[in-house]
Amino acid sequence: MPKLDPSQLRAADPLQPWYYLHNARTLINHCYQLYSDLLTPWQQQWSAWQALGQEAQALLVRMLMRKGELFFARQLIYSEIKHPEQALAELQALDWLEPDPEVSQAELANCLTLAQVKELLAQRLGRVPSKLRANTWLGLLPADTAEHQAWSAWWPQGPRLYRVKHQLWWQELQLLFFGNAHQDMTDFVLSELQTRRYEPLPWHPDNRPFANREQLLLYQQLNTLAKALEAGEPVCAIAAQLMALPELGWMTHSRDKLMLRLGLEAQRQGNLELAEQLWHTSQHPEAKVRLLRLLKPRLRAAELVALGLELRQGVQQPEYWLALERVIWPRQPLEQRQWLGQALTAPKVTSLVLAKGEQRVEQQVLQAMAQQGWQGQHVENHLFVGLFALCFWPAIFAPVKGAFFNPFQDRPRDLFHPDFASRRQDIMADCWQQWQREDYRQLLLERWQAKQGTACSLIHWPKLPLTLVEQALACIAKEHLTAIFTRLWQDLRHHSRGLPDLILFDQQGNYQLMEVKSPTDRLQDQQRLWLAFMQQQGIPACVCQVRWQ
DNA sequence: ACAGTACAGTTATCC
DNA sequence: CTGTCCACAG
DNA sequence: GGATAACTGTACCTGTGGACAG
Ligand SMILES: [Mn+2]
Ligand SMILES: [Mn+2]
Repeated sequence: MPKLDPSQLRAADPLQPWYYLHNARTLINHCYQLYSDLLTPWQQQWSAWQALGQEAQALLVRMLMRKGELFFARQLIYSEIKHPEQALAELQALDWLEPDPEVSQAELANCLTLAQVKELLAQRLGRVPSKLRANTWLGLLPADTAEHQAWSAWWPQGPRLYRVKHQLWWQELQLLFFGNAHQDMTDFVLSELQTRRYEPLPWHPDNRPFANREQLLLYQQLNTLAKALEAGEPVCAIAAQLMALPELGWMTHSRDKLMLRLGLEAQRQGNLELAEQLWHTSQHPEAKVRLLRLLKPRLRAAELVALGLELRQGVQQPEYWLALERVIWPRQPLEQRQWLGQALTAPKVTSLVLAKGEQRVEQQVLQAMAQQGWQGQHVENHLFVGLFALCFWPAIFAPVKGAFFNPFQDRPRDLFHPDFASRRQDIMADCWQQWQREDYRQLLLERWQAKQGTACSLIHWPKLPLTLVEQALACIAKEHLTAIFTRLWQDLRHHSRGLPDLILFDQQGNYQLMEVKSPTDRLQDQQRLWLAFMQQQGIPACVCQVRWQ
């Protein structure tokens, strides 16, 4: 059985020699033992990997973890690998390494230093141009130069060059192990160095990120298309591929987000038709707002309202209702808008005149309030979302089936899913029950002590010092916190944004929240909604409108 | 519904 | 020569 | 002059050394 308990992966500081090899073995073994049904195209690689000696495995891992596929022999010297020549020969024999590979012009430009380019050009052209720039010297080659040539043909007397093979194998294993494309081997290292600590979780063989190979491939396709958009490839081509994807299951949201972004790019390029099509297909609420705005010039007032109402049906989040309303009735005060069911209470606003300084405006307001006897912190979302996470920690990290599949997760996969709480009813009930107890403050402080530093996506530990938690628990009424937690559970993704900038405490144990606005800044919708909610709940919150001078 | 996200600051444009 | 960037390392 | 949209910057481990541009 693979060992997935982070505490067992943790080593003394500094790292052991061969740490990267051990990490790679952990990853590879884990994948082949648990996901062998997803790795059918890569069966030979398993035995070819097993057949390698320690130094050859180590050298391979070193190469796979570096950027690109091409390496000069002199770049493959590592102190722990005593016999690099033997390792290279082994890798070559088992088809991990290609000596004297075919190299494209782009690859050539990438792997050579300018000093090497000088030598190469001297041989090929018989002269060395005086000015050599990294991104233009390829143009000095004769126009009929082949796009691809064997390395030895590019530079007959040049140093030895190798191409490492099966990079796709390695990328796929990493994707399988982590279950996402954003984590990599550095997570092992950071965990071992104790730069990060992860919640230890019992491991279960049913916890797999991908149910089958099709899902894995679809994930990769989505990723490729996202990168293509980033790289500025033609939007039409990307859109065509995106539209052609089959049912994506749990990845539908990623597709919708990508369609939204692609539509923005299409609009930027003037392709309004494509933008409309993408935003029509995407179920992302922001896409509906964009769609309405795009169509607005073509519609009469009544049609606009009708379309807005229609789009509103498919959008659950009030944040986006406000945005839809703004398209239809721009510059209308919130109280006059109609769809929210109840009018949005306008927030209390206080004014403050300050001399414009170097610091951020929030810091300046803090100082000004300190002179009026209010000590405080710039906390943004971190305080309330952090307290929330402490309170519901056992539910967040409950070992629900399918929620955790790698040892370096800072949240369960379904944290933002609407069904998150209902899948954890018992443990949620426990958390609420503990919260109702008289000694809830003590319990939360103990939780802070126990979990401090452990990675949790809802907590930024530097912004949640013990003193702040103590002060917050001492001064904020329990009903206020309960109300805030309840609203957070309604839509964790959207409601964990837009909480006020500052929390302030006075000598009598009162507190107040403050959203700071510089003259050029405006309230965002999420901030409006939180402020209105707090107003209703009797939570002391206001907007501090700063003026300069 | 699942790694891009959050917020402030700047500019341009509209009304 | 200097500062910036970025790949790499732990 | 306020509202609005669009875009940018910065943070998410830290340190080092080579390569490059000026
Ligand atoms: Mn803020
Ligand atoms: Mn603010």
